[in-house]
Amino acid sequence: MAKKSRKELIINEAAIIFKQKGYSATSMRELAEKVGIEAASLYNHIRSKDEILEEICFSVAHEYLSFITEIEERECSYTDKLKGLIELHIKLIIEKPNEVSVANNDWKNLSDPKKKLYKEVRKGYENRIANILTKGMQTGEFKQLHVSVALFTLLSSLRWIELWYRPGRDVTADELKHDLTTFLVHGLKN
Amino acid sequence: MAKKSRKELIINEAAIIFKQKGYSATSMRELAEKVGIEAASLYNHIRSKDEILEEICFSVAHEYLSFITEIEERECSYTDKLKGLIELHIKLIIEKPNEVSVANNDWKNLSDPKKKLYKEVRKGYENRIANILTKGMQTGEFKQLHVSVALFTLLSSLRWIELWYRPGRDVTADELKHDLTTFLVHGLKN
DNA sequence: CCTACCGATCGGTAGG
DNA sequence: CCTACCGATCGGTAGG
Repeated sequence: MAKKSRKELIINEAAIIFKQKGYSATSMRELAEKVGIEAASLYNHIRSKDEILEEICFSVAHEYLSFITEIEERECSYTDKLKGLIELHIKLIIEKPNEVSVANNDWKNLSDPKKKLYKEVRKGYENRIANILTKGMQTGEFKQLHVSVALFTLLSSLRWIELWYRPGRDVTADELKHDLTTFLVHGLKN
Repeated sequence: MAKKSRKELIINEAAIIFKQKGYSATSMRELAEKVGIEAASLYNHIRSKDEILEEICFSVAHEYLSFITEIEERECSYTDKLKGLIELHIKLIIEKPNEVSVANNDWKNLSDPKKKLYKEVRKGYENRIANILTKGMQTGEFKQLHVSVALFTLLSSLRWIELWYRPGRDVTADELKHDLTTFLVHGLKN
């Protein structure tokens, strides 16, 4: 966390406001005020409002992608891959709650070459998890369910942790991981 | 479905666009165009853009509330109440996919007396489900988990069906209900 | 339901 | 990084 460029500071601050009120409802003037400069001055560090959203969405996407690669490469049961996936999602939500939230909720506001790309990246991520679930069903580790139902139920549970979970309020991160794993693994396991 | 007032037509159309691009990113001119009139003419039927969002959010909220009351009154196991809840959420998402989506994603854009009220109503709904889960844990029907983890994992799975499920594409409503029930009930049951 | 139009605010630029 | 400002668009109103 040594030095943070002005641009990074702007993006961090933007993620906080975008999470609270959404990308479209946030004005550059409001963002500038939070950063402590005039709106016009923001443009010395970023090219456009769009660019901020892009940086947030794709940096989150890349974090998820690099972790899923690591999970795929592990030599372990599909159940253990599932556990790793749960752990990964909790970790990222705790590390970057604002960015994850914005990527989940506001990617629709990306403009079009980037939006199309984002959807492809996201779809790719989903396919790789679907693959883990399918194989786990084939080996008999998991119940025979429609893959899309298993996939999106799992992903909904994981993606929307950020909407309700606040670390340490009455559930610690470890307790969250434990209970969520119990719930989801027992739901999927044969 | 006999006669639909002009106002209802406007609200239905709004729900479709709000779902696609979000409340803030949708202009009254765009809505007017879809309805087939001039933007100014919308105001003969609705008071403000705000009002449209309010009607959508609270009509959805009231549907959920009336169903949860019915479930509470059933004389059955907590497991069966849980199954009823899953069925209810699927039913509402299939009946009113756009409205449910807008209520889930855009309630943050309500302005403030109404936003506060919405949060209370929503919290009340969550508490009543938490109550079912807590009692089911006490009787030993359900696993001992932190109630908030069980509650929000369940609700995330149910609320965000609308993001991915399209009836009949490759999973029928009955298959969805069956697989989702299997997943969630096995996850929670002792 | 439309024409005409309002003040406010938006994202962003020029020039220093 | 600021002052000054742009054209575009916003939600909404007046008056018919």
